[in-house]
Parts: sequence; C-alpha cells; structure tokens
Amino acid sequence: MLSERQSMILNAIVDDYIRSAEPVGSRSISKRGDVAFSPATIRNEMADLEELGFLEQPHTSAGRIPSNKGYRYYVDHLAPLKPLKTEDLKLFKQLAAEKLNAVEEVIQHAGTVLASMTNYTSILLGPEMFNTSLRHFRLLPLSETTAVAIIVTSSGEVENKTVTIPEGVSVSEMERMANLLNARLEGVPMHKLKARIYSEIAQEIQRHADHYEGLMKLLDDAFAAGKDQKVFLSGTTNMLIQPEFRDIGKLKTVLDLLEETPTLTRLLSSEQKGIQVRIGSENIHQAFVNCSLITATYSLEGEAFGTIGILGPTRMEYAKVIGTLDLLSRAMSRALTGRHGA
Amino acid sequence: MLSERQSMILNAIVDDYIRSAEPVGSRSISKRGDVAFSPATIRNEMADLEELGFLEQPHTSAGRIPSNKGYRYYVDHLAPLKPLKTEDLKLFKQLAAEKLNAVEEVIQHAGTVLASMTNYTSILLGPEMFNTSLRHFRLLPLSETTAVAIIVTSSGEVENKTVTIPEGVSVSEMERMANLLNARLEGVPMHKLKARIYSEIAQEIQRHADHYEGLMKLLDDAFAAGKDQKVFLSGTTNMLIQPEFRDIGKLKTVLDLLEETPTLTRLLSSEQKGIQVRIGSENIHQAFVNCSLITATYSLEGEAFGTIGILGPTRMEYAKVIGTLDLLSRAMSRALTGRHGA
DNA sequence: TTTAGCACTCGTCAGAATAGAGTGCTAACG
DNA sequence: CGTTAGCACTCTATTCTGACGAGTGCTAAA
Repeated sequence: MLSERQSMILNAIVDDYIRSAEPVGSRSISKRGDVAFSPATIRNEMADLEELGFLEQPHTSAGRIPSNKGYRYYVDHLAPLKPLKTEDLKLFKQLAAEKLNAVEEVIQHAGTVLASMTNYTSILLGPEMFNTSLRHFRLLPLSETTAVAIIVTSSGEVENKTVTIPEGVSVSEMERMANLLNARLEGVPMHKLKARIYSEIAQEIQRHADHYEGLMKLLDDAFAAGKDQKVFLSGTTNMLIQPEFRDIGKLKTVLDLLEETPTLTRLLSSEQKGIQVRIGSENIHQAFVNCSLITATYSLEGEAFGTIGILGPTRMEYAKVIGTLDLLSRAMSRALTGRHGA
Repeated sequence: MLSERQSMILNAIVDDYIRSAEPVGSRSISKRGDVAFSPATIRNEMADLEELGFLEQPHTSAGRIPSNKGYRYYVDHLAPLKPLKTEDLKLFKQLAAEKLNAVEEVIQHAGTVLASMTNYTSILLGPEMFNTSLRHFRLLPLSETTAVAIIVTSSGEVENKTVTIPEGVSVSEMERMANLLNARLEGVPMHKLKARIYSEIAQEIQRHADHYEGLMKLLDDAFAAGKDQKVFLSGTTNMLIQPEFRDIGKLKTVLDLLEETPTLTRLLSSEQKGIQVRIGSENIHQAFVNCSLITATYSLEGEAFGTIGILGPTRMEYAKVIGTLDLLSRAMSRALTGRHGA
C-alpha cells in the first residue's frame, strides 16, 4: 500500500508528533537521521501522503500531523513494540509480590500502576459475572423489616444487598429458604441463577412455605444486584496535562463521560479478547473524537473476564501503552488465578 | 465592628461578585438601588473596607473583590438564608420517597442531587464506624487457603474482606471461632472490638484451639478493614465551569487532591457537628486556597456520623449552599434512621 | 456629611509591523 | 528520472502601539 520510503516518513512524522504535539515539517524529519533524504524529497512524499489521507495540514504553511487513518496505519504496521523500562518492570513485580487477597484490591492497584506508568487515564472494568457461579448465599436479618443478602461467588467476590423483609415472613422461613438455595444452587452459574430459582426453587417454596409471594420477591431483590460491572478509574487528572485538552470545553466533555459509569461500561466491554485499539472517531461516542482508547482483557480463574483500558489523546504513545497493557493484563490474570491455593 | 452602611456595601459587593466573578466598582453598586449613595461616597467606604482587610483590589484601577475576611464577615453576618426553590424541594422529596435500602445508595444519591442542585462538587463521607457495634461476624471458606470475612454492623453496613487462612487452621476451627465471636462480641462497639478480642477472645482461643498464632492473625486481618470511611464524589467536573479554574494548573492541584481519598477524609472529618464553613486559606490544605469547603454532618440511626460537603471556589453561593446542606443533612439523617422498622 | 468633578492609573482590545517556520514549485544535477 | 537546491509565497505567532474605558483618589463645593 505504501512504499518503503513513505512508511518511513509516516513513521517519523507520527513519532515526532507524539513527542512534541506540534505539526512536524520536512526539515526536522530530514535532520532526524533515520530518513536520509533532503527536505525537498520528503516534502514531495508528504504531499502524496496527505493526498492519500494519512496526513493533515492545520494550515498552508504549517507542518503535517497524522490523521486518524495515519495513526491507524502506524499502529497496524509500524509501531515498534518497545520493551518496557526496567523501572516499570519493577512496578509489575511489586504488583505480583503484594499478594493482595481481594479481587477489587488487585484491580484497583493495577489501575493506579497503569495510570502512573503511562501518564494517561486508566479505566478498568471488574470481572463480568457471566462465568462465575454461586458459592454461598446468606440472609442475615438486621431488624424486623430489613435483612442483608450476601452472595459469594466462585471467584471469591462478595456482593451484599440490603432488602426489605416482606410482610409476614419469619426469620426461620428465611433461614430455611437460604439453606434450600445453598443446597440446590451451589455451583450454578450466576447468569442462570434467576432461571433456576424460578424453575426449581419456586415450586419448593410454594409447597413448604407460607408466604410464597413475599419470599419470591425477596429473592428477586437479592439477586437483582451485582449485575453491573464495577468501574475503576485512575489518573483522570492526567487528561489535564495533555495540550490537546487545554480547551476546557473539550476537557469537560471527556471528564463528564468518565463520570458516567454505565456508558463507560458499554464503551469498554467487547466480546473480543486481547488488545484492541480504537482511534479517534473509531470510538462510537462523540466525546472521544479526540481520544484513543486501548483495551485489553484479563481473566479471573479462567472463568470471568474483565477489561483494562487506557484513555488518552489520539496523539498517544501507542507502542508503550500497548506493550504495557499486554503485560499488565497477563500479570493480572496470573495474580487473580490460582489465588485459592491448589 | 462595621457600620450599617459598610455592611450594606460589603454585602452588595460580595453579592455582585458572586454573580459576576468580576471586580465590582462603586458605580455599579450605586446603581443596584439597595445602597442609595453616590459612587463617590461608596468609593470612600470601599477604601476604608479595604484598609480594614475586607476587600482587595487586583490593581489600581479595577473594582474591588472580597478578601477571605470579607467572605467570612459575609457568611457570619450578612448571608441571607435563601429559601430553596420549589424545584429543588421536589428533588428532596424524591430522595425521601425512593426508599433506598442500602446506606451507600442513599449517600451516593444524595451526593448526586447535591452536586446537580448547587453546580459545585459534592464530597460525602460514609458514616464513621465509631458508634456502631458488631451485629454479626462470619467466616466463609473459599478454598483451601482463603476465606472471606463478613462483618455486619448494627447500622446495617456490610464489610467483607478476603483473608488468607493460616497454615494448619481447619474449617471447623474457624467456625468455632466465629461462633465464639458472635456469642461474645455481638453489640460491642466497633472501635472497641480489637481490644475485646485481645482481652477476652485471645485466652479462650489459646485454651481451646490448636493454632493460636494463626487464628489471631486471621482475626487481625479480618478486622483491619472497614476502618476507612468511604468517600463519594459527585460533580467534580463542575469545577471546570468556574472561571477561577480557567487556569489548568490550579485546576489540576484541586482535582488531584480529590483523587486522594485519605487526605479528603482527613480534611472533611471534624468533631464538630452541624454546618461548618472553611473559606480559602482557612482550609489547611494548600490546594484549597482558592476554594471554600462547606460541610454538614448527618447521623445514621443516631449512632454513626458522616459528613456531607460542598467544594467550590471562594466565590461561592454561600447562602444557597448552606441552606441546601442544612436541609439535605437532615433529610439524610431521616432517610437513614428508622429504616429498620420500629 | 455627601456629592460632583477631574486628573490619573491601568488593563484590554484592535490594528500594524515583524519574524519565522514551512510549503510548493521550478530548475539544475548526477 | 529521481533527487535536491533555491526561492517566492503563505500563514501564524509575537510584539508593539495607541485608543478606549472602567475605576479610582482627591479636592472642592453643596
């Protein structure tokens, strides 16, 4: 598609622009050393690259900047996978060594590390409950009218929800129901729980308990929760140091979106495993037109999957970020698996 | 301290400045109508007020802006407690009507409402565990080596922490210990738990269990958590619309601080109940010199206390914010108390 | 005591001049 | 024929200027 020389020049331009955030001219490329042609030759090629849509010119007498298409080509064909610095590797080792027990702590911590290593904003999604199963269910009465439902999943996560005890339901009734659930539904995948409750438990309750309606409502409430993936943000203020967000208006649209967790979840989750790069307008959401979002997936016990992502300006250090995400997602999968002993 | 007329003028200046964010001159005050003097007279008084430290002048030929001391006087003596708009009252009623069960949901929701009503940033602290007591403790084994410790408090909050099972400790041993704790420590205030564990439970364990060291470590881990109050932020991006934070540098110092939850907790918590206003440099933290922080306390079941706060520029709508916080803190206390039935 | 009047200060805005970066084109070179 | 040197041209950013206006402080009169 592109000639050898055009590739080299495109690579040089993207590289320079990522560093400087300023339009790059033919002269400065010629001086870099890795493209040994005179400015005039490079100018000709640049005109061609612009015609092909890989470059843009802010105004007539400025240098060129990469277009989204240009970044895309860079990422797909050119970006050299940089080896991480040793100091960064140290951070990873620390992450692994810290032996964090709770899943959320691992994720949270990974997010912080990610943001501080890259100087961009990290967005992590907690594991999807899709592939986890029920380990334990419990109803603790708090008062005459409320109880707390506690759900422990096979991956070790604990969800709890306070529910209202329906009129007339007794503590012993609730206890019997909880025992029934544990006996019958342990090991059942979370996403099938509701169905199983209706198909198996419902009749049982109807047969042996006095308050069918109330008890079913209670279960409905208890298992309604926990569906939404948690979102962990870190380094949102790194957005402020990017020159492209000097304009408060643009900044606000992005930061506002970061506060909308449901939308974020939607934008980040994808069926695809592995690394994914969405550049500028490739992102569906309007607020991200000036941003690139790079995501990777991690797994928990090989069962549940979550997403880790980096949000930055389209002028992003793709090579470094992709490398880091790749390593970190593996490190997380390792840290989150086999924690429960053999 | 200040003459009638000086008060009126100060009031007018603060009022105007809060609205416009521009230095206010003698002429515009004279035209307002509520201070019926000529610009010249007002100028004289303004010079006096500046000498007394209530006003400042950005430069010689500009109008005056209130100093921190000026705001302080305004808040203490002048700020008229505005009645809330009916549309705002509606939001409150909605809050009360929603019948949220979980404590965190109530707090989270209150924060959102607060931010959207005031257009500032809301910072809410979860209830301090200080006055709550233990209701239930439970240890659920997850695997050979890990278990999840679940702590339910008298106020209905559920803390959970994944802990490592020490070498050699058996499931039945853990179960016995949990039962012991429930029997002995139910109703004991959270802040005394550690002490009571050491003074009472420790010997008991030593007498009847095989793995004293291990079990004690387990308890240590389990009760180490839950101490830190949760922080709920909302409307952080409202900071961006304030003209005083047009300067990205200033903005960043504030937003950075908002990400540091431990520091925030420290800054917000105070022994004092009721409304508290900290203006500009009255805040201990350097990042808040251009900000005012107004806080109020709410109570949960009359036992635990939390803080709700609004952070904005020193040029803040004090009257409105104070009124709103006052009402909302009461509304929250109401919503959070008596939820557990009679 | 209050106010009108006036000279003065200072920041802001618009326009002009300048410098500089970078381009596109043409012609020469190997 | 690809490459390069040279040059005119374009456009932006910066600096400077002067005019303007908002607001003050002071003085003197009401």
